[in-house]
Amino acid sequence: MEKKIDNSISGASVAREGYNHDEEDIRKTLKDDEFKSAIAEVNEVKLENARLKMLLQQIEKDYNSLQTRFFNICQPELKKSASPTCTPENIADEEESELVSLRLGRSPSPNESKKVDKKRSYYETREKYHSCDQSNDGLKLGLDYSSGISESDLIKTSIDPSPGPTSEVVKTMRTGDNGSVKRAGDDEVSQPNVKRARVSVRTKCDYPTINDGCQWRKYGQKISRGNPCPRSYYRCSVAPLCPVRKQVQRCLEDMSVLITTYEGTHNHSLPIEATAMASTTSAAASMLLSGSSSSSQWPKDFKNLPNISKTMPLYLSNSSSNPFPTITLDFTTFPTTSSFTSFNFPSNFQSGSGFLSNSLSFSSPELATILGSYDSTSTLPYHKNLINNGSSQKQFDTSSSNKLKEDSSQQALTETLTKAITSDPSFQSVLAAAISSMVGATKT
DNA sequence: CGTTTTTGACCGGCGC
DNA sequence: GCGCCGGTCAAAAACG
Repeated sequence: MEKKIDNSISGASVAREGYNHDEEDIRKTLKDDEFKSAIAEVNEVKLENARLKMLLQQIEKDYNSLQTRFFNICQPELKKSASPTCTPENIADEEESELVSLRLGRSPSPNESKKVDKKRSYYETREKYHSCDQSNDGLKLGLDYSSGISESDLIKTSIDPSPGPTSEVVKTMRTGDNGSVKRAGDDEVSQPNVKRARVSVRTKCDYPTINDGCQWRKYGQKISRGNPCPRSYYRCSVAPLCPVRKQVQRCLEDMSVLITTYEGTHNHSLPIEATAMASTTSAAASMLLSGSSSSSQWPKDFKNLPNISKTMPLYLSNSSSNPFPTITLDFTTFPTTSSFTSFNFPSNFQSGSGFLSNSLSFSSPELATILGSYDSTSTLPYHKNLINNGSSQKQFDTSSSNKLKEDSSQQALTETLTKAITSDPSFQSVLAAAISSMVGATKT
């Protein structure tokens, strides 16, 4: 009897031992699996890293070849005509002569640096940082006019018949009892808002703002007439005195379309990720301004583009209600043809209503990718309650799957880019300025 | 606690 | 002069 029990006990213990052994095996295999998957993951990351490196090299290579081709194309034109040419130096000369330039960055004027808003005391530490920042060779992008002529002259010759540059300051002053309270426009004396260009960007975006790489601080929200969607007002918070503002509003016709209107010039260096949008808007504004100031030079050029078509003017560009010259970049239509860019101008492109109302339909897959991504670095965290997390994940999934397509489209992009550059001299000059600025920044 | 967002109030321009 | 409207301010609330 005892023996039986002993046997049964020993049998149980054996079974338990066997069980323990199985468990260990399972654990071991689990660990192995984990280990293997981790290794696989690391390998994948390595592969991805290598792929990205190759992509970067390819982009650099593409850029170099583009630059070479670009200057090769410009060189014969220099010989052919006495007109200004496309080399970077000459571009500056050309644009200076037209009083309007694509200045992808500028140094803040002494006047500007003096105009410290005393109300923004808590920005002082930031200001110190940025005063250092401005002294370095950081990338500076923005919409600006040439310094080849005084701005008071610019005002006189362009629109404002009233004498003296101070008229603008008076305009922007809040007429308080002692006039001590200033409007935010005070620090924009160097940028007369009489002729300050606005660049409106239309993009399909599920998020409250697009990711343009810049940091923005919301300072107001209004429900404008005719559109139930509120319009948000942001100002650049990278530098305390940066006059750049943007308005964000959903399109009435298509709620998925986000209309972002940029205004002003960054007076500070920009992070690299912000340069894409800044250079694009800068280029667009430059084209707009050159068109408005220089006897219809560039519209004529753009008429030669194969893809030109007449479009309806956008409501944001209604010059009767909008005192600023506004250009619209439409990123809502992605390229379906081999064409990289298509420029769409309304029929009233240079109508004499005071300012231009232009619509450019840019179809840049890369910029569209940037625009389509949500603003994770700047304003998003403060809108997180408005954002569907699921859609956020979906967004990234889509973009990662699109990466595969990007590889194959890289070559096509290069070709179409080249085609676009070579097709129009105005675009050449603008793009050259933008590219040289960006590349100059990356090399410094 | 520093910074950002929210939101009602305010201001100036413009049309009537 | 009045009212409407777009844009901005600024105090309070919210956030990290």
